[in-house]
Amino acid sequence: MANSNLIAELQSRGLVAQMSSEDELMEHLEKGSVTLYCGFDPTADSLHIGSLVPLLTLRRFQDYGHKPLALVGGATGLIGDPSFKAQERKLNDDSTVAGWVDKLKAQVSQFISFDNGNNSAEVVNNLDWTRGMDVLSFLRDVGKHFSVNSMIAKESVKQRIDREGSGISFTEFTYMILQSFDFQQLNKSHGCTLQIGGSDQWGNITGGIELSRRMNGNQVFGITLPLVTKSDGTKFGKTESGTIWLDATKTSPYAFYQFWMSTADADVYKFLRYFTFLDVERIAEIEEEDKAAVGRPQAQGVLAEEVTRLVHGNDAVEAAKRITESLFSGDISQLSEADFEQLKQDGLPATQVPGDLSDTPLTTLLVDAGMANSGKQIKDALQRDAVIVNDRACGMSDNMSGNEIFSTEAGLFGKYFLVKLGKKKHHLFYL
RNA sequence: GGUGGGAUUCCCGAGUGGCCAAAGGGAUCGGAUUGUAAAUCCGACGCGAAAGCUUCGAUGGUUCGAAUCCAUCUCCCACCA
Repeated sequence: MANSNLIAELQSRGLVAQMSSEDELMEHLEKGSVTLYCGFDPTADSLHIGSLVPLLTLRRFQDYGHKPLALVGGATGLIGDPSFKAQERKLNDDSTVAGWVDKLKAQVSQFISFDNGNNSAEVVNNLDWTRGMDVLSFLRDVGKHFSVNSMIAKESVKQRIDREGSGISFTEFTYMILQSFDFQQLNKSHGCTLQIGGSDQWGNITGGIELSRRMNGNQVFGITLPLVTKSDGTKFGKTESGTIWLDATKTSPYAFYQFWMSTADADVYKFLRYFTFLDVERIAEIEEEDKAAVGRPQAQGVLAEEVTRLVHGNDAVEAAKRITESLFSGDISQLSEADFEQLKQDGLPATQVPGDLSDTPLTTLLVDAGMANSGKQIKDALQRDAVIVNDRACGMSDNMSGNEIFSTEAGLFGKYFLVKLGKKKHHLFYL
């Protein structure tokens, strides 16, 4: 069951950034099922793909027989983690955070199994053990174990302390103590001996290791996962249309699938190792095949399919693939009336054409539908023949002729208009 | 409590009376090239199809004219206590 191959596997996937007491940890993992935890703070009403790596790693541990605890930060979410953040964050009020906690619990639960014998997962909330604690006990029992000198020295808050024009409040500075306390508590109540987290969490994790040793007399461990970076240096997980969320109502499965489809070649094999459960050998094979082949690699398709399946399930993958195929195959005349209906169902963004367009320029219409942020962008596209309605390029001269373009006669099957803006943005209009 | 510094368009950051819708960089979007990739080049990037309209923490004021000067306020930061 439990064995050290897990660490070997994680390492071969590039998933280990740092480990505490490496040899002892290996030994510890070999002895049997270990209880480990990873925390997720409610900073929004959904997790985004940044949390995917730790989430999937919990699952990897569970697959090797260990028991994962997903900690939702009902308490820490009220404080805000300052680690490597350039600025103090504004506090969210507690009813908001409480609402987010519930959503995160549900999301987190998709990835780990709660019906797995004695290594079934559990979801815990750190508000449960911090809520009732009074200030004096906190300061005397917990705070006493922390040296401000060493806290200030942590890399994670360094820029906040050193950098001109920034600062850190006592509230955020205390975050480290709260998270350390979580680890110590879970060690005591659940026998939890390992914490995993992003590499930005190293300082907070080591704090917890210290505290568990001092308060519980137990040796516990930490592993951090690499920060996901892109080869071009831009931030992973964000596009102009915003963050890629795990919640299907915030980022549609189709958009989610597309996000992974446009992964750069330079990143895609790394991402396959991070974000999928495919064997490293299989991933290496894919890479070899792509290298040998001419043209577009298959890796992005595999990645998109695997990750979308993990997050949104099989049906969503099928739907996303259907849409992708019809839109990017280049031949929309192949689509049947039922296909259009299906596209709508599958989550291709769709808008009903308003009754009279004589006063509505295309710019306004497309901006209202959410295809661009301003009319200027549409104007730019129109001038470059980059707005395609049912395979017909529209120019600036068509701007005011919405009524003709979106007429019953012009529509496919009398009512559908597939509008393409640029190479990648598609939107379905219907009468 | 004291002293000093700051708040500029998505982000960073110039601008200290007219030439400012506001330099530069980043991000983003569109085009060419391509493979729904990267790199490169071109274009856009407050709102508006346009005429035009609205901005530089807030409110008032000085001025023919203010992001720039004055007053008050709000928030932030540093140092000292």
